[in-house]
Amino acid sequence: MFKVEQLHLEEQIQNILKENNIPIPEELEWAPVPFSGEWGISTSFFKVAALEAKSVKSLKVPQRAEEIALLVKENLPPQEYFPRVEALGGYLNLFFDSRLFSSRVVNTVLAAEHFGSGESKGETLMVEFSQPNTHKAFHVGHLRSAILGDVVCRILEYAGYDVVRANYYGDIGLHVIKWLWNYQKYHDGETPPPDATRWMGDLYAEATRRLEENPDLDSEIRALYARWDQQETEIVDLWKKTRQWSVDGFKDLYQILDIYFDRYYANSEVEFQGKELVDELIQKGIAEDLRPDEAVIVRLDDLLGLKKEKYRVLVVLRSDGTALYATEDLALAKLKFEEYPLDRSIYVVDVRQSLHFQQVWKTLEIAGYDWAGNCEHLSYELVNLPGDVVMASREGTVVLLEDLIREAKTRALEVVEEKNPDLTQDEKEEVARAVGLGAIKFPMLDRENTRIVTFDWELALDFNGQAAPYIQYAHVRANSILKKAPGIPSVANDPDYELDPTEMTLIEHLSQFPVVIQNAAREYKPLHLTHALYEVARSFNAFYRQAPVLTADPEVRDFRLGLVEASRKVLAAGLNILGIEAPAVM
RNA sequence: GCCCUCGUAGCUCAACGGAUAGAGCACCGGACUUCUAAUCCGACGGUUGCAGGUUCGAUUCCUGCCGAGGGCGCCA
Repeated sequence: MFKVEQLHLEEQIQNILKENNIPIPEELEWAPVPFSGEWGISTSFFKVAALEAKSVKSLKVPQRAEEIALLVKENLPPQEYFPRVEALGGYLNLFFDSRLFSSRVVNTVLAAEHFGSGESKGETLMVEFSQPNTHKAFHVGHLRSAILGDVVCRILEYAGYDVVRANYYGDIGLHVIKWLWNYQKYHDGETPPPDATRWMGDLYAEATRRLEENPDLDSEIRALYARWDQQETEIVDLWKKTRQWSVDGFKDLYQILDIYFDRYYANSEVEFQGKELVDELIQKGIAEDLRPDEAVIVRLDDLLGLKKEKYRVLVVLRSDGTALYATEDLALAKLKFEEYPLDRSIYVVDVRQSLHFQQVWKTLEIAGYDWAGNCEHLSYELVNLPGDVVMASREGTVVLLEDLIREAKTRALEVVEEKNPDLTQDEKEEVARAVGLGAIKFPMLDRENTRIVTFDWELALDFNGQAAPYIQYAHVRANSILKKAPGIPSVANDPDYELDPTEMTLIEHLSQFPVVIQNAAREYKPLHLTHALYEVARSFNAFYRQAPVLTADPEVRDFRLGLVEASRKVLAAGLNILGIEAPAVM
């Protein structure tokens, strides 16, 4: 926002350094001055002093940095945007003219259609996220990939990338055959109720239980798998029909969560291509075919001539010739680059599969597929239950997504009834939905990707403090002021009064929004955005308490109305990027 | 045995190698006749697991140790 002024400054500073025979750094690094009632930007001269100290041994770096800062300050011509310049402890601090800075920030936000969005980068990124298994339940443990992936997509799009959203669902495997077996034998002809995904999950649990109680039935499962493998019409038709029930159920859930995909890949879809690719690897001498006694393997460390084990051995095909996950992943990676002109292919998959992906991509790289180097694993940790209990359908230790959503809405509705009884029933329901979903999503985003989320009902549904409802509430308050205002300004004049500290803090946080977006996009970390947005909401709430808007003098009121509208826009935009709705009332 | 994460306030978590390590929760004390109190203000709370190293400067980078979790040839 102040790039021009900053560049101009750098030039002037470098000239001063040159005139005094002080080494010039390649570039000056700028950071905001730690806020203490006044904002500004700052740079330091420790690196320059350290450079000098290389030739002059007796030099004390901190002291010399302080001298240089002072020297630069003395020689710097007066600055329009920085009326106060300070040299302190090796830092050069330039403080903004509060009025010019604040009106610049507010006007930039007001004028922008999408404040903080980046210029088009001209790069296409595919993000694969949410890999649910058909014929199984969709529980809270599956939620993290879905929500994290969705929001990373939103951040990347806002930051200026073209994004292709890919879903990869597991539609074949032992679990599916078990389900089909149970269905044929005990539920033939039944169709799913409205809550299809839960029903699919229940039938799967039932199948597992029956097989555990009577292990002799395993032979029936193997026989059924063989019939599927032979592509027997009856089985394939049943498989396709029932698979669709799951896929439709997933789509309903995605819709509730406001998550969409551009491309759905099924692992059965790439099975055949995977086997072809394995043949190719065998012919190229990359894979060793040890069938029928052993599997088809790729000795990665040997191929790379590594002494220490790193990539180890990847099994790419079972000894009986059936496909593994790796078989399919090899083909899928390739298919993605064939279908889209990708600059990067990002996989949002839990951290346990880290080695697996390194192996798959390294294998493809050895096979001569250069794009394999553009595959990235965005790993995340699991969602556990309190007491480090892993969520697993098999163990019955799960919280179903449907249950969580219903509970969240119910609790949110209770709060709405209490806080805002005058709303119509429809409005209350609508608010409860937005708040409930936000409360579910936020904890998945407000955390380092590589850290375990412990799912706790109380914490998940605590609507106070550092959580989505807090940010939504700030948006509601802004909206509420604007509704009562005589009009919403589209331009803010320089404020002709002394700004309240809370206004300044708020403006500071608004101004950082564009930088935050780029940081979050670069590191694939929604965490940066949740934190920054929380700070915007927090400073807005403080401002709201401290500085009256509607009852203020007209000049004060007009500027503050602009600030309120700017805040509302940033809060709404930020929430939208987080996939969280911003209700007008709550 | 090898590899990957992680270790920060009582709890849950932050902090581009920078200035006095910050929030929320919990606890304690204040603030609704005032734009919605799902809010705000204040107090309390720290040897950043331990020991070295690099650096003008380390929670951050490197090495070792301790502790937690995870991954390592036919599961996904």
